[in-house]
Amino acid sequence: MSKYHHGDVRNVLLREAETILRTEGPGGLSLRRLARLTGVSEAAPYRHFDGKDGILAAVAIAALNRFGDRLEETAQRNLPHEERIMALSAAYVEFAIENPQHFRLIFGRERPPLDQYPELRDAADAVFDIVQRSVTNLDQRGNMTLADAASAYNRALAAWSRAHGIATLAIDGMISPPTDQPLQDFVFGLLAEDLSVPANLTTK
Amino acid sequence: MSKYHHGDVRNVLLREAETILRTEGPGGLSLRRLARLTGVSEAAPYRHFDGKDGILAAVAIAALNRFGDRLEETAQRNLPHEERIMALSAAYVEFAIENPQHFRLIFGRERPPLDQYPELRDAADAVFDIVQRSVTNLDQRGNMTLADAASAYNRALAAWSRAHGIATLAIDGMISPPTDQPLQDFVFGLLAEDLSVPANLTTK
DNA sequence: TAAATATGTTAACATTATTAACATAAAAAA
DNA sequence: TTTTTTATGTTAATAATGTTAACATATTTA
Repeated sequence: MSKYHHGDVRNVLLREAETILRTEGPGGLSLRRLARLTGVSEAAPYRHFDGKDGILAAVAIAALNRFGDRLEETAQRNLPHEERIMALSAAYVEFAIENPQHFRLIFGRERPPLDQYPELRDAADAVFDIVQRSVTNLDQRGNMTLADAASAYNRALAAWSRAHGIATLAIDGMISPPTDQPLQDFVFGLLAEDLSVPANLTTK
Repeated sequence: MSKYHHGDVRNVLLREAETILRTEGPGGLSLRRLARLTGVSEAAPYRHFDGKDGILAAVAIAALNRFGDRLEETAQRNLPHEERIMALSAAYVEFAIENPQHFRLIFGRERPPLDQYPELRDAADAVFDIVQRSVTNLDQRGNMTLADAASAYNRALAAWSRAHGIATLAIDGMISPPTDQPLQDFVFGLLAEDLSVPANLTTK
């Protein structure tokens, strides 16, 4: 029985790449090792992917899709506007903590260049759209003034950056969410904190 | 004139490493290239640093010290408490945007393990202390109840994660601070945004 | 002055990404 | 069915990397 064309090399490579990424991060992901683990020659991956970046892009796309599904699911729950922001933020941080390496791959320096992988850009845009729409939509009542729209956009940016900050610090080991409390509560607590910005410092 | 012991190899290596890091990021920083640029043999760096991680650690320590100085300077300005938080946050984001590669080296996955480089851990602790102290200190009036202290700590975490989120998204190209307005104003605007957390969602 | 240490060097090893040259199975065209 | 093309394998080579060993010389210390 020859080993030619066993038909699933691409998927096996992807699965192995997933495993390595999850356990060791992108540093441990070498193409040759990947090929050996998959039981295939060292040059075989090049028949299925555009080199290392191609594999990373494929993994990143899959991760972005899962991330998007997770957020979308939360966004679809019919929650009042403020609660939806909170729930989305918690889901955002949860995904990051459960998939730190994927989260880093999505946002970090190792991510293949978006302009070389249109599907990657699309997947990224889709996720950011979910964040933006569901934070911006103000309960889907569609009649916003321009000022409303601008402020909604600012709300979206604010919510996003806050969730992202918590997520990033957490997966980089800079802050440790308490284990005796649901992660949601920790996130809510941080988001609820009022830093009392003096009015004269803002230009809104 | 022999080239032995010209006495400054360590510093020259560090300077070259700084340059490469700043322009190309840690990916472009190869030891052999560094040695060639410095005009020294390929094994010479090993006489001055503990391999690649050693050089990265040294660069990270220097960056952390600069970062700390910058924050400390801001913290020392005799500002009212709320304004101090704002100013610190802006300084935090500014440093990240002006030194994206260093910022990433400090916080990211490429940072050498803290437990292998005590000086690196010390430098990191020093910076985080500044953040924490100056956000926590409530105008240096020292008589806090336990509840005050806990809430002050939460404020510190909240402020830190918000600045960090803005910084991270900005250097990863996910958000683009407007160029027609001082960065400070952009940061203040995002921090001032009130996400209106429903009271029943927080456990404080 | 003699020994020890610090700081160089070259050469080698193992690993990596990538490509070229070649081989065969599967699919498409004749 | 036969032939051609394409997809998917392979091995071998190239160039780069981090790291270490073996060796050499300058500097410092005893």
